[in-house]
Parts: sequence; structure tokens; C-alpha cells
Amino acid sequence: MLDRKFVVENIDLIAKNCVDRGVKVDVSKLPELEAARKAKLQEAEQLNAKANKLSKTIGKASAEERPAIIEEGKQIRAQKDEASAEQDRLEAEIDDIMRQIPNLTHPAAPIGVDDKDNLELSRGVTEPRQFDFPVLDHVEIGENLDLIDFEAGAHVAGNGFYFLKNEAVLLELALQQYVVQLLMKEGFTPTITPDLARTEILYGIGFNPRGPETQIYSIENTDLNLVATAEITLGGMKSGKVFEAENLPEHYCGVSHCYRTEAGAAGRASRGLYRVHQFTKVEMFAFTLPEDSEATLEKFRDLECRIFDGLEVPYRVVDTSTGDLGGPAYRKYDLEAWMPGRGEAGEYGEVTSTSNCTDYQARRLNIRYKNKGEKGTHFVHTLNGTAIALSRGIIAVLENHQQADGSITIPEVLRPYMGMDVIPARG
RNA sequence: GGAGAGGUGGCUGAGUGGUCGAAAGCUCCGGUUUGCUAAAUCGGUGUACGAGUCAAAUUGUACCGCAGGUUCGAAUCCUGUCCUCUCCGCCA
Repeated sequence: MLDRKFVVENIDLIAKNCVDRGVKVDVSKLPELEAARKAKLQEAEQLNAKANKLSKTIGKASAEERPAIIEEGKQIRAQKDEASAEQDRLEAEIDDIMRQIPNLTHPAAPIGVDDKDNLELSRGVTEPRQFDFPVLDHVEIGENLDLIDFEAGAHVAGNGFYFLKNEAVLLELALQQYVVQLLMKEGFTPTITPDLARTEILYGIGFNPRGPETQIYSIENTDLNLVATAEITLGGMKSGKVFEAENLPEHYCGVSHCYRTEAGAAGRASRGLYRVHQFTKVEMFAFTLPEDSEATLEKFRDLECRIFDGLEVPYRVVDTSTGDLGGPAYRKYDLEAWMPGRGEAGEYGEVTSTSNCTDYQARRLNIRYKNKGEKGTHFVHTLNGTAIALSRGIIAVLENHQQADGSITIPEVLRPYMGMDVIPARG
């Protein structure tokens, strides 16, 4: 959610930004609606003030005087109720438009309609390997080495679910350890978060849990939803809070399961672990002062690069185009790992994503900070970034480190956590 | 799941229908005093949205978990809901 006053005063800028972002919403009526709403609000407040004043005289009034004063008070309140009902109606109409408006856009973000317009910024230190044997994809590898059982997943939960087995379990745990250890050294407070969250929190972060387009599983007869990312719970953790400026920034990382319906994703790259209904993720999240958020985004990006450099996986970093930013992000970098088993001769596939949401989420979640000795509060900036999505991380490790004999070499950084150097080929 | 108790300002904690944005204390900020520190003492100290002003001063409304309701008037009464605590049951 953007600041309403800002929107009304910069309506042309907002309209253009919506076009760039590919969001179809008519903002032209907003200034008029807001003016009408304010007028009604003032009318209601004035009537209320009048009635309040009158009410205070009743306590002191004599028994004979009272009925007349009470009658007058009733009439004023009735008028006030009318004005305030109109105000509520306008408020709802404005809010409906406001919540469709995406965040502002960083001036450097490439203008475009989808991920094809993303701008490549850099590459990782590891070069894509030249394989001198037929490259397998992770589904084949998983089958050959008995690491992933999609059939069993489908059997118990349907398509899009899977069992990790044998060394794949160690690999998932090792990746978690590697990443969490690295982030702790960087000053992140590690957490394991709830996998469910209230609808209200989802809204605050910018997810819409109801409706046909939703990515979110909801629990029937409750106000709870399965989270699609720990971003939801980590951001929601501080909703309604006021930080002392001197305590910012606060950096958290959260391990959670992520559940996504993937509605409307039919036909998109979905083989194997790439697009699944459940996976585990280590998420980074930061609450910062406004002036620090851009630097924090660069820090998150750098951490994501270091994580994948450490895994000896080739990747590229892209600056996400306006059409692909989603609602809350002001700027977003995606890290796309090289997946040699994908497509004809390998393709890049998104593995992480980091966003500066500026005050867009904070405003809805009501997360503020105050400067010591200064009156008033300001909204914090929030940032999120994938440290590692385990499902896609596993694809990248398996496919990039496969050997001619079918075995998988374990990247150096994972060996202490795996307790092995190699996942051996099977007989 | 059952039975109780409770949710008040940054914190502790009064307040059961009328002048309560809310006592008192703490914290914090400023002043005074003290050779410095500590202490003492005086004053100030919530948030949001408005009006007002060059900026202030000043001023209106709302907010006592949240949402409704009763009433001329609600922190206070009623309903729902969320959360916390205690006990019991169940359970990893």
C-alpha cells in the first residue's frame, strides 16, 4: 500500500507506474473520491464534536432540562451517523483501488512486460561445465540414485508432491545448515517459523489468499493459511510494532516449508522439483531505516551470490523488469542458476529472488520506527530475499555436480554437513 | 478438548456509565542544584487522521486486544472474536 496523500498528489506518476507494471487499475477518480471522503469525514467529526459537547452538559443538567437535551443529542448523532456512513462507503471504494496499486519502481529497473525483459547484471564465479558425457536432469538422477520419489508423493498427496530419500535428505539438511550458518555469521537472527499464518498477515505482506488466482492454500473453517514463504511470517512477526531507530536494522532468516497451489502454472516449466506444491526454504528478511534499504538489497544480493558461488553452481543475476516485479517490490534481483539438465542443452532457472519493498508492506502491516526524542513515527522499509529454496537448490547441485559414472560430487562447503564427499552411483 | 482468570499508554499498574487520553510510579527529555558523577528537585513526555501557522502556539476527531451492539454519553454494560495465564484431559 502506498501513502494515500502521495498518490492523490502524484496521480499521473502513479497512473504511469501502473502501466509500466502491467497493472490494470483506474486511479483517475482517486483525487475526487478522496476529497469527497475528507469532506464527509470533517462533517461527521464536527457533528460528533457538537454532540460530545452537548453530552457533557447532561451530567450537570437538572432532571427537567435533561429530556430536551437528550432529544437534541439524538438528532445530532443521527446526522453524524449519516455522514459517517457515507464516509465509510467512500473509504471502502478508495481502499479497493489503493490496494491494487503496486509499489513505486526504482528508476534503474528495466521497463518491460515479463521475465524476458529482465536485464542481466552479472554472473557467478563458476563457469558452466563442458560435459563429455550425456547430461541427465535431476529427475533422472533422482531416480537412478533413489533420491527422489515423485510417484510416492503423488500417491499420498497428489501431483506436485514428492519424497526426498536417502542422500537427498542429507543434502537438503546440509544445504540448510550451510546457509543458516553463513547467515548467522552475517548477523542474522535465525528462526524456524510457523508454516501457517492468519489471513490478515497475508494481506499485509501483499498476498491475496482468496479468489481463483490465489497461490495460497487455506485451512477450511479457520482464518489460517499455509504460508508460501517465510517472508509472510517474518514480516508479520513485527506487524503493529514500533522500533526504536537506533535498534534498526534487524535481520532475520527463517526456515519454513512453503506451500503453493501453482494455480495457472499449467504448461510452465514444471518437471521434477522445479515447480512443486511444497518445498523448504531459508528466507532472509530485514527491517531497515528508509535510507538503508537500497544498500541492504545489495547486501542480500551479494549473500545470495556467495551462497551459490560456495555451492560451485553457475548463475546469472538479473534486474527484474517492471512487469515482473509483483505488487510490493520497488526493485528486485533474481538469481538464475544454470541447470544443465534442463531444456535441450541446459537453461537458467530462477533459484532466488530478493526484493526491496520499501515502505509498501510496512504501511499495511503498520510497522514503524521512531527517532529518540523526536515526535511521531515513520514506516520502516522491509526487504526479503531467498537464501536458498531447497527444491531448486537440490536441482542445481545434482545437475551441476553429476559425474560420468552417475555419482554426484558434493561441493566442498557441504561436506562437513553431509558427512560424505560423494553420492555414489548405484549398482 | 474441558474449567477458570485476564488483556489499560514505552513499562508497572489504578480506574465498573458522564468533564477519563485515562491516577500513581518508572523510563525518557529539558531546567535547577551539586566541583564532577550519583542523588535531589521542578516541568514536560502516546499514536493516527484533520483544521490552523512561514513554522509554532492552538484546536477537532478517533484510539484502553480486535469487531460489533446498548446509550444523549462506554476503558467501564452486552455479544462475538483473537490472544495470554492457571488447572484438568489428550498428545509429539
